[in-house]
Amino acid sequence: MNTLLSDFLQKPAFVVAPQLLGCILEREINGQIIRVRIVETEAYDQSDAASHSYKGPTLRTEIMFGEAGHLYVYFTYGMHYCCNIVTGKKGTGAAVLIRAVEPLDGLEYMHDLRPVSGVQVSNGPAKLCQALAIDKALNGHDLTELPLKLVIQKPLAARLITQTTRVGISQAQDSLWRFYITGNEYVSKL
DNA sequence: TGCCTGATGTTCT
DNA sequence: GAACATCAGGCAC
Repeated sequence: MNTLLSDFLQKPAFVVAPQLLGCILEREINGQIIRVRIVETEAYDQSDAASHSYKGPTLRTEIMFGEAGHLYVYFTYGMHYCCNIVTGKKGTGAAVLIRAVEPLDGLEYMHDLRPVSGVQVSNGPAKLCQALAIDKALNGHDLTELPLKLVIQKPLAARLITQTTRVGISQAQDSLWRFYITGNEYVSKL
């Protein structure tokens, strides 16, 4: 594990989540590189009734309790994948859900995987997984290496970040743990 | 434009 | 057997 990335991610999820805004994800598929910028995140940890890790580690969630900097991919609603970046110290069960990304390079490959127009290609957690071909095969993947690599960028100014309650969940709805880049068109409107 | 619902698989109780 | 961190399409307004 890259020390810089490890240091960056070994903080609580609600600290890492806003700092991941603006960071780059590089996805390699069949030798082609797709680059996207993270524009919306949500923090989850074990104290959080909405988190998969709330009830302690299980076969499915053990990745969340592992080392920071790995990818936790889960399948939901019978047809969708969502991806999280594991954060915090080992055993804390914390992760940051990637809710939306903005394409930078390789948009044509994303369209091959998800043939829709405009921001629809990646303005939702399950959408971006489809557009980047992220599925269970990448569960537990180390984000310092291709085919999926996290590239840290300088933190954005606080004034560019909006902090709100989370969406699409039924528990702990009043925690202000959702973060997005103010005004970015790829942020999900839900 | 906005609400409602069906499609689906994995996990946990 | 029910819940689920969703999405897209259909329908009413």
